[in-house]
Amino acid sequence: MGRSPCCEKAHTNKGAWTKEEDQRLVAYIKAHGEGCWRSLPKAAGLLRCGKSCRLRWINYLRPDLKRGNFTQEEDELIIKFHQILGNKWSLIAARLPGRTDNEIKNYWNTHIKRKLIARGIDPRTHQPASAAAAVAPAAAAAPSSHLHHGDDKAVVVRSSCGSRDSSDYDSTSGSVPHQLGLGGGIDLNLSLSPPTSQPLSPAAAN
DNA sequence: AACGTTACCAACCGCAGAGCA
DNA sequence: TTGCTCTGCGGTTGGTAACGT
Repeated sequence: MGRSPCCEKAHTNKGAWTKEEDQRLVAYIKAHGEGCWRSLPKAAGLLRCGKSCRLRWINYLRPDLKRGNFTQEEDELIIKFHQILGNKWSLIAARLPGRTDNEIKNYWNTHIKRKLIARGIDPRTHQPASAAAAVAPAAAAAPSSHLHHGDDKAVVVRSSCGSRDSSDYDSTSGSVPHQLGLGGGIDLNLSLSPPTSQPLSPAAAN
């Protein structure tokens, strides 16, 4: 649509961040706080676009990040939240302190999906695979066209979320997927409240 | 030891929505 | 009200480490 690029690509670095860039970014944000990503790179003396800076900070440099293996409990929480929220990684991340949406998304795609499939559960619908196939034959029949080079080689499933619109799976129902017997004694507290609300006890998260 | 395959993570891209003039 | 800018989100890709043959 003729949208102008988010940054002057000719003058920005791409790819992996260097230590020095990290240091500059952290130092700048410590001094000035987050925000105004557009102008941050210039102000911080970075040859990066604002988006890249934001992503680096959020996914890697933020001091409150947990960084480490997901616990069994986190696993189960992610599954439950995904069951309710779908691919709303930011919402899921907001309920898992110290985890980022990107991290959760990656973890979902590389671990949890596989795990669910192994259990005979369709990771999109969270229904038993056979039932899911009946519910979404199109998705099931979709050619595994976009199998990514590494992930999910034999797993298919990438299909459904072609676009942003369809990513809220179950969009046909017009609402958040199912009432699931969530039980498990976990108060999911899924009302859309600011992420500052205590999602789960920190003790449990550790 | 060399090569091919798989798994994983970091980063990029494009779009949508919010905010503002 | 409209159009523009900026931010945030979700999907996708590239690079590489780990593993298997």
